[in-house]
Amino acid sequence: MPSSSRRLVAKPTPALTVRVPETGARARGKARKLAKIRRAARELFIEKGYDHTTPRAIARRAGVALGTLFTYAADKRDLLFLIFNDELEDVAARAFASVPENVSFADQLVGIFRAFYIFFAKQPDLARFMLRELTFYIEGPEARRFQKHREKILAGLAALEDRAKSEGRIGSNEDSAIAAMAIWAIYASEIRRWLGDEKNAPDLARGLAALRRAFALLINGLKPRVE
Amino acid sequence: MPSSSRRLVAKPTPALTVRVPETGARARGKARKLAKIRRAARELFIEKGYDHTTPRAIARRAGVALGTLFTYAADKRDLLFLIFNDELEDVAARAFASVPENVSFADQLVGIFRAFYIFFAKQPDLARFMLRELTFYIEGPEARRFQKHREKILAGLAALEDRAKSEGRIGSNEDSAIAAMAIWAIYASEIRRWLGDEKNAPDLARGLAALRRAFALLINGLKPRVE
DNA sequence: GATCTTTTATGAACGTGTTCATTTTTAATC
DNA sequence: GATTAAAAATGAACACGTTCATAAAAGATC
Repeated sequence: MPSSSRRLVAKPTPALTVRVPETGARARGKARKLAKIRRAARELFIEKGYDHTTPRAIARRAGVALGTLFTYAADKRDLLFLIFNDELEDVAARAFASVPENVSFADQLVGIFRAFYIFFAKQPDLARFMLRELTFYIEGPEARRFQKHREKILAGLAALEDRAKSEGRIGSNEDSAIAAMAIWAIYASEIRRWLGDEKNAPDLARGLAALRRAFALLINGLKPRVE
Repeated sequence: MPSSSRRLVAKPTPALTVRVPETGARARGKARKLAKIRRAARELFIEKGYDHTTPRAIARRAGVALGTLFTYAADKRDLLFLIFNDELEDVAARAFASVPENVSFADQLVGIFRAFYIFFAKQPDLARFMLRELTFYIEGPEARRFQKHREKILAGLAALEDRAKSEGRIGSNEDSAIAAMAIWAIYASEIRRWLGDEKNAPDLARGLAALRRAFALLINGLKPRVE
Protein backbone atom coordinates (compact mmCIF):
# COMPACT_ATOMS: atom_id res chain seq x y z
CA MET A 1 0.00 0.00 0.00
CA PRO A 2 2.79 2.51 0.72
CA SER A 3 4.22 2.16 -2.78
CA SER A 4 0.87 2.74 -4.48
CA SER A 5 0.13 5.75 -2.32
CA ARG A 6 3.57 7.09 -3.12
CA ARG A 7 2.81 6.87 -6.77
CA LEU A 8 -0.43 8.71 -6.30
CA VAL A 9 1.40 11.50 -4.56
CA ALA A 10 4.18 11.58 -7.14
CA LYS A 11 1.76 11.97 -10.04
CA PRO A 12 1.91 15.50 -11.46
CA THR A 13 -1.28 17.55 -11.40
CA PRO A 14 -3.25 15.98 -14.24
CA ALA A 15 -6.11 18.46 -14.24
CA LEU A 16 -4.03 20.90 -16.26
CA THR A 17 -3.70 18.63 -19.28
CA VAL A 18 -7.32 17.56 -19.63
CA ARG A 19 -8.16 18.74 -23.12
CA VAL A 20 -6.63 16.90 -26.02
CA PRO A 21 -5.62 19.01 -29.00
CA GLU A 22 -7.47 18.04 -32.16
CA THR A 23 -4.31 17.35 -34.14
CA GLY A 24 -1.76 14.57 -34.30
CA ALA A 25 -1.99 10.98 -35.46
CA ARG A 26 -4.89 10.22 -33.13
CA ALA A 27 -7.22 12.89 -34.43
CA ARG A 28 -6.25 12.26 -38.04
CA GLY A 29 -6.90 8.57 -37.64
CA LYS A 30 -10.27 9.19 -36.08
CA ALA A 31 -11.32 11.60 -38.79
CA ARG A 32 -10.24 9.21 -41.53
CA LYS A 33 -12.08 6.33 -39.95
CA LEU A 34 -15.22 8.34 -39.38
CA ALA A 35 -15.17 9.39 -43.02
CA LYS A 36 -14.81 5.79 -44.16
CA ILE A 37 -17.66 4.67 -41.91
CA ARG A 38 -19.88 7.50 -43.13
CA ARG A 39 -19.27 6.68 -46.76
CA ALA A 40 -19.87 2.96 -46.29
CA ALA A 41 -23.02 3.58 -44.27
CA ARG A 42 -24.43 6.05 -46.78
CA GLU A 43 -23.79 3.74 -49.72
CA LEU A 44 -25.33 0.73 -48.06
CA PHE A 45 -28.35 2.49 -46.57
CA ILE A 46 -29.16 3.96 -49.98
CA GLU A 47 -28.42 0.75 -51.88
CA LYS A 48 -30.28 -1.66 -49.66
CA GLY A 49 -32.52 0.37 -47.37
CA TYR A 50 -32.39 0.51 -43.61
CA ASP A 51 -33.57 -2.96 -42.68
CA HIS A 52 -31.39 -4.77 -45.17
CA THR A 53 -28.23 -2.98 -44.12
CA THR A 54 -26.39 -4.71 -41.28
CA PRO A 55 -23.73 -3.14 -39.11
CA ARG A 56 -21.51 -6.03 -40.13
CA ALA A 57 -21.83 -5.06 -43.78
CA ILE A 58 -21.05 -1.44 -43.01
CA ALA A 59 -17.98 -2.45 -41.03
CA ARG A 60 -16.79 -4.72 -43.81
CA ARG A 61 -17.17 -2.06 -46.47
CA ALA A 62 -15.56 0.58 -44.29
CA GLY A 63 -12.64 -1.74 -43.54
CA VAL A 64 -13.01 -1.60 -39.77
CA ALA A 65 -14.02 -4.11 -37.16
CA LEU A 66 -17.63 -4.44 -36.11
CA GLY A 67 -17.08 -3.02 -32.65
CA THR A 68 -15.38 0.06 -34.05
CA LEU A 69 -18.66 1.29 -35.50
CA PHE A 70 -20.07 1.68 -32.06
CA THR A 71 -17.33 3.96 -30.87
CA TYR A 72 -18.51 6.37 -33.57
CA ALA A 73 -22.25 5.89 -33.24
CA ALA A 74 -24.40 4.83 -30.33
CA ASP A 75 -26.38 2.31 -32.37
CA LYS A 76 -27.58 1.51 -35.85
CA ARG A 77 -30.11 4.31 -35.86
CA ASP A 78 -27.43 6.78 -34.88
CA LEU A 79 -25.39 5.53 -37.81
CA LEU A 80 -28.22 6.63 -40.09
CA PHE A 81 -28.55 10.06 -38.56
CA LEU A 82 -24.80 10.48 -38.53
CA ILE A 83 -25.31 10.84 -42.25
CA PHE A 84 -28.72 12.38 -42.65
CA ASN A 85 -28.44 15.06 -40.01
CA ASP A 86 -25.93 16.73 -42.32
CA GLU A 87 -28.21 16.46 -45.32
CA LEU A 88 -31.24 17.66 -43.40
CA GLU A 89 -29.35 20.70 -42.17
CA ASP A 90 -28.28 21.48 -45.71
CA VAL A 91 -31.80 21.15 -47.03
CA ALA A 92 -33.18 23.39 -44.30
CA ALA A 93 -30.48 26.02 -44.77
CA ARG A 94 -31.11 26.22 -48.49
CA ALA A 95 -34.88 26.25 -48.02
CA PHE A 96 -34.78 29.18 -45.61
CA ALA A 97 -32.18 31.03 -47.66
CA SER A 98 -34.51 31.23 -50.63
CA VAL A 99 -37.91 32.02 -49.17
CA PRO A 100 -40.01 33.49 -51.94
CA GLU A 101 -40.97 37.15 -51.45
CA ASN A 102 -44.09 38.87 -52.71
CA VAL A 103 -46.24 35.79 -52.27
CA SER A 104 -48.78 34.85 -49.64
CA PHE A 105 -47.70 33.49 -46.29
CA ALA A 106 -49.11 30.08 -47.24
CA ASP A 107 -46.99 30.03 -50.37
CA GLN A 108 -43.92 30.97 -48.41
CA LEU A 109 -44.51 28.03 -46.12
CA VAL A 110 -45.06 25.64 -48.99
CA GLY A 111 -41.91 27.02 -50.60
CA ILE A 112 -39.91 26.08 -47.54
CA PHE A 113 -41.35 22.63 -47.01
CA ARG A 114 -41.14 21.82 -50.69
CA ALA A 115 -37.42 21.24 -50.16
CA PHE A 116 -38.16 18.65 -47.47
CA TYR A 117 -40.72 16.91 -49.63
CA ILE A 118 -38.18 16.61 -52.44
CA PHE A 119 -35.52 15.34 -50.08
CA PHE A 120 -37.69 12.66 -48.50
CA ALA A 121 -39.20 11.58 -51.80
CA LYS A 122 -35.73 10.72 -53.08
CA GLN A 123 -35.54 7.74 -50.71
CA PRO A 124 -39.07 6.89 -49.58
CA ASP A 125 -37.88 3.79 -47.77
CA LEU A 126 -35.31 5.59 -45.63
CA ALA A 127 -37.64 8.57 -45.31
CA ARG A 128 -40.32 6.45 -43.72
CA PHE A 129 -37.86 4.96 -41.32
CA MET A 130 -36.43 8.35 -40.41
CA LEU A 131 -39.81 9.93 -39.90
CA ARG A 132 -40.79 7.10 -37.63
CA GLU A 133 -37.61 7.09 -35.59
CA LEU A 134 -37.67 10.85 -35.18
CA THR A 135 -40.54 10.39 -32.78
CA PHE A 136 -39.10 10.33 -29.28
CA TYR A 137 -35.58 10.29 -30.64
CA ILE A 138 -33.99 11.89 -27.63
CA GLU A 139 -30.87 10.10 -26.43
CA GLY A 140 -27.48 10.01 -28.09
CA PRO A 141 -25.37 12.77 -29.66
CA GLU A 142 -26.95 12.59 -33.10
CA ALA A 143 -30.38 12.72 -31.51
CA ARG A 144 -29.50 15.92 -29.73
CA ARG A 145 -28.16 17.33 -32.96
CA PHE A 146 -31.45 16.56 -34.62
CA GLN A 147 -33.41 18.22 -31.81
CA LYS A 148 -31.30 21.34 -32.17
CA HIS A 149 -31.94 21.27 -35.89
CA ARG A 150 -35.68 21.07 -35.37
CA GLU A 151 -35.61 23.94 -32.91
CA LYS A 152 -33.74 26.03 -35.44
CA ILE A 153 -36.40 25.36 -38.04
CA LEU A 154 -39.13 26.28 -35.59
CA ALA A 155 -37.31 29.51 -34.80
CA GLY A 156 -37.03 30.21 -38.52
CA LEU A 157 -40.74 29.69 -38.96
CA ALA A 158 -41.48 31.96 -36.02
CA ALA A 159 -39.28 34.66 -37.54
CA LEU A 160 -41.07 34.30 -40.86
CA GLU A 161 -44.37 34.74 -39.09
CA ASP A 162 -43.21 37.79 -37.21
CA ARG A 163 -42.17 39.37 -40.50
CA ALA A 164 -45.50 38.54 -42.12
CA LYS A 165 -47.26 39.90 -39.06
CA SER A 166 -45.36 43.18 -39.13
CA GLU A 167 -46.26 43.53 -42.80
CA GLY A 168 -49.92 42.91 -42.00
CA ARG A 169 -50.12 39.76 -44.11
CA ILE A 170 -51.16 37.75 -41.08
CA GLY A 171 -52.50 39.10 -37.82
CA SER A 172 -52.84 36.55 -35.04
CA ASN A 173 -52.25 37.71 -31.51
CA GLU A 174 -50.90 34.30 -30.58
CA ASP A 175 -47.24 33.80 -29.76
CA SER A 176 -45.38 33.04 -32.95
CA ALA A 177 -43.64 30.05 -31.34
CA ILE A 178 -47.01 28.41 -30.78
CA ALA A 179 -48.01 29.12 -34.33
CA ALA A 180 -44.72 27.69 -35.56
CA MET A 181 -45.52 24.48 -33.74
CA ALA A 182 -48.92 24.32 -35.37
CA ILE A 183 -47.31 24.75 -38.78
CA TRP A 184 -44.78 22.06 -37.96
CA ALA A 185 -47.53 19.73 -36.76
CA ILE A 186 -49.39 20.09 -40.02
CA TYR A 187 -46.25 19.59 -42.08
CA ALA A 188 -45.27 16.51 -40.05
CA SER A 189 -48.71 15.01 -40.44
CA GLU A 190 -49.04 15.76 -44.13
CA ILE A 191 -45.67 14.46 -45.23
CA ARG A 192 -46.29 11.23 -43.35
CA ARG A 193 -49.66 10.84 -44.98
CA TRP A 194 -48.12 11.54 -48.35
CA LEU A 195 -45.33 9.00 -47.94
CA GLY A 196 -47.68 6.47 -46.41
CA ASP A 197 -50.42 6.69 -49.00
CA GLU A 198 -48.40 7.07 -52.16
CA LYS A 199 -46.13 4.18 -51.48
CA ASN A 200 -43.96 3.83 -54.52
CA ALA A 201 -43.75 7.06 -56.43
CA PRO A 202 -45.09 9.91 -54.31
CA ASP A 203 -46.43 12.71 -56.49
CA LEU A 204 -44.83 15.97 -55.42
CA ALA A 205 -47.45 18.31 -56.83
CA ARG A 206 -50.28 16.41 -55.21
CA GLY A 207 -48.50 16.29 -51.87
CA LEU A 208 -47.74 20.00 -51.86
CA ALA A 209 -51.29 20.86 -52.91
CA ALA A 210 -52.62 19.00 -49.88
CA LEU A 211 -50.08 20.72 -47.67
CA ARG A 212 -51.05 24.13 -49.01
CA ARG A 213 -54.69 23.43 -48.41
CA ALA A 214 -54.01 22.52 -44.79
CA PHE A 215 -51.92 25.65 -44.28
CA ALA A 216 -54.69 27.76 -45.80
CA LEU A 217 -57.07 26.29 -43.26
CA LEU A 218 -54.75 27.20 -40.42
CA ILE A 219 -54.44 30.73 -41.77
CA ASN A 220 -58.14 31.27 -42.36
CA GLY A 221 -59.25 29.51 -39.20
CA LEU A 222 -62.42 27.61 -38.44
CA LYS A 223 -64.28 30.32 -36.58
CA PRO A 224 -67.60 31.82 -37.69
CA ARG A 225 -67.55 34.21 -40.59
CA VAL A 226 -68.40 37.72 -39.60
CA GLU A 227 -71.45 38.61 -41.63
CA MET B 1 -47.02 -41.98 -61.60
CA PRO B 2 -50.25 -43.78 -62.58
CA SER B 3 -51.18 -44.35 -58.94
CA SER B 4 -50.65 -40.74 -57.94
CA SER B 5 -52.60 -39.41 -60.89
CA ARG B 6 -55.37 -41.85 -60.07
CA ARG B 7 -55.56 -40.42 -56.59
CA LEU B 8 -55.77 -36.91 -57.96
CA VAL B 9 -58.75 -37.90 -60.07
CA ALA B 10 -60.42 -39.76 -57.26
CA LYS B 11 -60.30 -36.74 -54.97
CA PRO B 12 -63.79 -35.31 -54.42
CA THR B 13 -64.40 -31.71 -55.37
CA PRO B 14 -62.76 -29.92 -52.48
CA ALA B 15 -63.87 -26.44 -53.42
CA LEU B 16 -67.28 -27.03 -51.87
CA THR B 17 -65.97 -27.46 -48.34
CA VAL B 18 -63.76 -24.44 -48.13
CA ARG B 19 -65.17 -22.52 -45.17
CA VAL B 20 -64.63 -23.90 -41.72
CA PRO B 21 -67.44 -23.37 -39.18
CA GLU B 22 -66.32 -21.40 -36.13
CA THR B 23 -67.30 -24.13 -33.67
CA GLY B 24 -65.85 -27.43 -32.57
CA ALA B 25 -62.69 -28.34 -30.72
CA ARG B 26 -60.48 -26.46 -33.17
CA ALA B 27 -62.17 -23.09 -32.79
CA ARG B 28 -62.52 -23.47 -29.03
CA GLY B 29 -58.86 -24.32 -28.68
CA LYS B 30 -57.84 -21.35 -30.77
CA ALA B 31 -59.98 -18.96 -28.77
CA ARG B 32 -58.67 -20.29 -25.48
CA LYS B 33 -55.09 -20.01 -26.63
CA LEU B 34 -55.54 -16.51 -27.98
CA ALA B 35 -57.01 -15.44 -24.65
CA LYS B 36 -54.08 -16.90 -22.77
CA ILE B 37 -51.60 -15.19 -25.05
CA ARG B 38 -53.41 -11.87 -24.72
CA ARG B 39 -53.41 -12.04 -20.95
CA ALA B 40 -49.75 -12.99 -20.72
CA ALA B 41 -48.74 -10.29 -23.18
CA ARG B 42 -50.73 -7.57 -21.42
CA GLU B 43 -49.32 -8.46 -18.02
CA LEU B 44 -45.74 -8.53 -19.20
CA PHE B 45 -45.87 -5.43 -21.36
CA ILE B 46 -47.34 -3.46 -18.46
CA GLU B 47 -45.02 -5.00 -15.86
CA LYS B 48 -41.78 -4.66 -17.76
CA GLY B 49 -42.37 -2.29 -20.65
CA TYR B 50 -42.02 -3.10 -24.34
CA ASP B 51 -38.29 -3.55 -24.67
CA HIS B 52 -37.91 -5.73 -21.62
CA THR B 53 -40.68 -8.10 -22.63
CA THR B 54 -39.48 -10.97 -24.81
CA PRO B 55 -41.69 -13.21 -26.92
CA ARG B 56 -40.13 -16.12 -25.08
CA ALA B 57 -41.36 -14.74 -21.76
CA ILE B 58 -44.85 -14.22 -23.16
CA ALA B 59 -44.92 -17.76 -24.51
CA ARG B 60 -43.75 -19.18 -21.20
CA ARG B 61 -46.35 -17.33 -19.18
CA ALA B 62 -49.10 -18.19 -21.66
CA GLY B 63 -48.09 -21.85 -21.57
CA VAL B 64 -47.52 -22.18 -25.30
CA ALA B 65 -44.48 -22.72 -27.45
CA LEU B 66 -42.57 -19.77 -28.85
CA GLY B 67 -43.61 -20.43 -32.41
CA THR B 68 -47.26 -20.53 -31.48
CA LEU B 69 -47.25 -16.81 -30.73
CA PHE B 70 -46.55 -16.05 -34.32
CA THR B 71 -49.54 -17.90 -35.62
CA TYR B 72 -51.62 -15.40 -33.62
CA ALA B 73 -49.62 -12.24 -34.27
CA ALA B 74 -47.38 -11.25 -37.15
CA ASP B 75 -44.59 -10.01 -34.89
CA LYS B 76 -43.84 -8.56 -31.48
CA ARG B 77 -45.35 -5.21 -32.36
CA ASP B 78 -48.54 -6.89 -33.49
CA LEU B 79 -48.63 -8.64 -30.13
CA LEU B 80 -48.77 -5.22 -28.49
CA PHE B 81 -51.53 -3.91 -30.72
CA LEU B 82 -53.44 -7.15 -30.36
CA ILE B 83 -54.06 -5.81 -26.88
CA PHE B 84 -54.08 -2.06 -27.21
CA ASN B 85 -56.28 -1.81 -30.26
CA ASP B 86 -59.10 -2.98 -28.03
CA GLU B 87 -58.32 -0.46 -25.35
CA LEU B 88 -57.91 2.36 -27.83
CA GLU B 89 -61.26 1.59 -29.38
CA ASP B 90 -62.85 1.61 -25.94
CA VAL B 91 -61.29 4.92 -25.06
CA ALA B 92 -62.41 6.49 -28.31
CA ALA B 93 -65.95 5.15 -28.03
CA ARG B 94 -66.35 6.53 -24.53
CA ALA B 95 -64.78 9.84 -25.47
CA PHE B 96 -67.16 10.40 -28.36
CA ALA B 97 -70.15 9.15 -26.40
CA SER B 98 -69.75 11.91 -23.84
CA VAL B 99 -68.91 15.00 -25.85
CA PRO B 100 -69.74 18.01 -23.68
CA GLU B 101 -72.59 20.16 -25.00
CA ASN B 102 -73.01 23.89 -24.50
CA VAL B 103 -69.31 24.55 -24.60
CA SER B 104 -67.08 26.00 -27.30
CA PHE B 105 -65.86 23.86 -30.16
CA ALA B 106 -62.34 24.03 -28.75
CA ASP B 107 -63.55 22.69 -25.43
CA GLN B 108 -65.41 19.89 -27.13
CA LEU B 109 -62.20 18.86 -28.88
CA VAL B 110 -60.19 19.01 -25.68
CA GLY B 111 -62.92 16.99 -23.97
CA ILE B 112 -62.50 14.24 -26.52
CA PHE B 113 -58.73 14.13 -26.55
CA ARG B 114 -58.56 14.34 -22.78
CA ALA B 115 -59.49 10.65 -22.72
CA PHE B 116 -56.52 9.82 -24.92
CA TYR B 117 -54.16 11.88 -22.79
CA ILE B 118 -55.30 10.01 -19.69
CA PHE B 119 -54.94 6.67 -21.40
CA PHE B 120 -51.44 7.31 -22.68
CA ALA B 121 -50.26 8.89 -19.45
CA LYS B 122 -51.08 5.68 -17.60
CA GLN B 123 -48.16 3.91 -19.29
CA PRO B 124 -45.80 6.55 -20.66
CA ASP B 125 -43.26 3.93 -21.67
CA LEU B 126 -45.65 1.90 -23.78
CA ALA B 127 -47.34 5.08 -24.98
CA ARG B 128 -44.12 6.39 -26.44
CA PHE B 129 -43.47 3.12 -28.17
CA MET B 130 -46.99 2.94 -29.54
CA LEU B 131 -46.97 6.50 -30.79
CA ARG B 132 -43.72 5.86 -32.56
CA GLU B 133 -44.76 2.60 -34.14
CA LEU B 134 -48.08 3.99 -35.29
CA THR B 135 -46.19 5.97 -37.89
CA PHE B 136 -46.26 3.97 -41.10
CA TYR B 137 -47.84 1.03 -39.32
CA ILE B 138 -49.54 -0.38 -42.37
CA GLU B 139 -49.04 -4.09 -42.80
CA GLY B 140 -50.56 -6.88 -40.74
CA PRO B 141 -54.10 -7.43 -39.52
CA GLU B 142 -53.75 -5.43 -36.32
CA ALA B 143 -52.26 -2.57 -38.31
CA ARG B 144 -55.29 -2.50 -40.56
CA ARG B 145 -57.53 -2.56 -37.52
CA PHE B 146 -55.69 0.45 -36.18
CA GLN B 147 -56.03 2.30 -39.47
CA LYS B 148 -59.76 1.65 -39.46
CA HIS B 149 -59.92 2.93 -35.90
CA ARG B 150 -58.15 6.14 -36.85
CA GLU B 151 -60.45 6.69 -39.79
CA LYS B 152 -63.42 6.29 -37.51
CA ILE B 153 -62.07 8.95 -35.19
CA LEU B 154 -61.47 11.29 -38.10
CA ALA B 155 -65.04 10.71 -39.25
CA GLY B 156 -66.27 11.45 -35.74
CA LEU B 157 -64.33 14.70 -35.69
CA ALA B 158 -65.71 15.66 -39.07
CA ALA B 159 -69.25 14.99 -37.83
CA LEU B 160 -68.62 17.11 -34.76
CA GLU B 161 -67.44 19.93 -36.99
CA ASP B 162 -70.44 19.68 -39.25
CA ARG B 163 -72.68 19.98 -36.23
CA ALA B 164 -70.80 22.98 -34.90
CA LYS B 165 -70.93 24.50 -38.35
CA SER B 166 -74.67 24.03 -38.67
CA GLU B 167 -75.09 25.70 -35.30
CA GLY B 168 -72.93 28.61 -36.39
CA ARG B 169 -70.28 28.01 -33.78
CA ILE B 170 -67.65 27.61 -36.45
CA GLY B 171 -67.90 28.69 -40.04
CA SER B 172 -65.09 27.51 -42.30
CA ASN B 173 -65.94 26.72 -45.90
CA GLU B 174 -63.30 24.03 -45.97
CA ASP B 175 -64.24 20.39 -46.24
CA SER B 176 -64.71 19.01 -42.75
CA ALA B 177 -62.51 15.98 -43.52
CA ILE B 178 -59.58 18.30 -44.19
CA ALA B 179 -60.26 20.18 -40.98
CA ALA B 180 -60.46 16.87 -39.10
CA MET B 181 -57.00 16.03 -40.35
CA ALA B 182 -55.67 19.36 -39.16
CA ILE B 183 -57.16 18.72 -35.74
CA TRP B 184 -55.66 15.26 -35.69
CA ALA B 185 -52.27 16.63 -36.75
CA ILE B 186 -52.26 19.08 -33.87
CA TYR B 187 -53.35 16.44 -31.38
CA ALA B 188 -50.71 13.99 -32.61
CA SER B 189 -47.99 16.60 -32.40
CA GLU B 190 -49.01 17.91 -28.98
CA ILE B 191 -49.36 14.56 -27.23
CA ARG B 192 -45.94 13.54 -28.50
CA ARG B 193 -44.42 16.75 -27.26
CA TRP B 194 -46.12 16.29 -23.92
CA LEU B 195 -44.92 12.71 -23.48
CA GLY B 196 -41.47 13.57 -24.76
CA ASP B 197 -40.88 16.64 -22.64
CA GLU B 198 -42.45 15.58 -19.37
CA LYS B 199 -40.69 12.30 -19.16
CA ASN B 200 -41.66 10.77 -15.87
CA ALA B 201 -44.92 12.19 -14.63
CA PRO B 202 -46.66 14.06 -17.42
CA ASP B 203 -48.92 16.78 -16.02
CA LEU B 204 -52.40 16.37 -17.50
CA ALA B 205 -53.61 19.90 -16.92
CA ARG B 206 -50.52 21.41 -18.48
CA GLY B 207 -50.71 19.12 -21.48
CA LEU B 208 -54.37 19.84 -22.13
CA ALA B 209 -53.84 23.58 -21.73
CA ALA B 210 -51.21 23.48 -24.47
CA LEU B 211 -53.53 21.42 -26.63
CA ARG B 212 -56.38 23.86 -26.12
CA ARG B 213 -54.19 26.77 -27.03
CA ALA B 214 -53.18 25.10 -30.27
CA PHE B 215 -56.80 24.31 -31.13
CA ALA B 216 -57.76 27.91 -30.41
CA LEU B 217 -55.14 29.01 -32.90
CA LEU B 218 -56.55 26.70 -35.55
CA ILE B 219 -60.03 28.03 -34.88
CA ASN B 220 -59.09 31.71 -34.87
CA GLY B 221 -56.66 31.42 -37.75
CA LEU B 222 -53.55 33.43 -38.53
CA LYS B 223 -55.01 35.78 -41.10
CA PRO B 224 -55.17 39.55 -40.71
CA ARG B 225 -57.76 40.94 -38.34
CA VAL B 226 -60.43 42.87 -40.09
CA GLU B 227 -60.23 46.38 -38.63
C1' DG C 1 13.78 5.93 -25.63
C1' DA C 2 11.67 3.58 -21.59
C1' DT C 3 7.65 3.61 -18.78
C1' DC C 4 3.22 4.50 -17.62
C1' DT C 5 -1.53 6.26 -18.86
C1' DT C 6 -5.20 7.05 -21.85
C1' DT C 7 -7.55 6.43 -25.97
C1' DT C 8 -9.04 3.57 -29.73
C1' DA C 9 -9.84 -0.90 -32.08
C1' DT C 10 -11.17 -5.58 -32.01
C1' DG C 11 -14.23 -9.67 -32.68
C1' DA C 12 -16.02 -13.49 -29.96
C1' DA C 13 -20.04 -14.00 -27.27
C1' DC C 14 -24.71 -12.87 -25.83
C1' DG C 15 -29.67 -12.55 -25.96
C1' DT C 16 -32.99 -11.06 -29.19
C1' DG C 17 -37.00 -11.45 -32.77
C1' DT C 18 -38.30 -14.37 -36.31
C1' DT C 19 -38.62 -18.49 -39.45
C1' DC C 20 -39.69 -23.04 -40.90
C1' DA C 21 -39.30 -28.15 -41.39
C1' DT C 22 -41.37 -31.41 -38.60
C1' DT C 23 -44.84 -33.32 -35.51
C1' DT C 24 -49.28 -33.39 -33.42
C1' DT C 25 -54.08 -32.53 -33.47
C1' DT C 26 -58.53 -31.96 -35.62
C1' DA C 27 -61.66 -32.47 -39.47
C1' DA C 28 -63.49 -34.67 -43.61
C1' DT C 29 -64.49 -38.76 -46.32
C1' DC C 30 -65.11 -43.42 -47.39
C1' DG D 1 -63.09 -46.55 -37.41
C1' DA D 2 -59.56 -46.38 -40.89
C1' DT D 3 -57.61 -43.23 -44.06
C1' DT D 4 -56.54 -39.01 -46.01
C1' DA D 5 -56.30 -33.92 -45.84
C1' DA D 6 -55.90 -29.55 -43.45
C1' DA D 7 -54.77 -26.79 -39.62
C1' DA D 8 -52.22 -25.70 -35.66
C1' DA D 9 -48.32 -26.23 -32.53
C1' DT D 10 -43.58 -26.84 -31.81
C1' DG D 11 -38.72 -25.53 -30.70
C1' DA D 12 -34.21 -25.85 -32.81
C1' DA D 13 -31.84 -22.90 -35.84
C1' DC D 14 -30.72 -18.48 -37.80
C1' DA D 15 -29.13 -13.78 -38.50
C1' DC D 16 -29.28 -9.70 -36.22
C1' DG D 17 -27.89 -5.57 -33.07
C1' DT D 18 -25.17 -4.78 -29.28
C1' DT D 19 -21.70 -5.41 -25.45
C1' DC D 20 -17.40 -5.93 -23.31
C1' DA D 21 -12.97 -7.98 -21.87
C1' DT D 22 -8.75 -7.78 -24.13
C1' DA D 23 -5.22 -5.96 -27.31
C1' DA D 24 -3.03 -2.41 -29.92
C1' DA D 25 -1.79 2.35 -30.67
C1' DA D 26 -0.79 7.02 -29.28
C1' DG D 27 0.44 10.35 -25.97
C1' DA D 28 2.54 12.07 -21.71
C1' DT D 29 6.31 12.11 -18.57
C1' DC D 30 10.72 11.14 -16.89
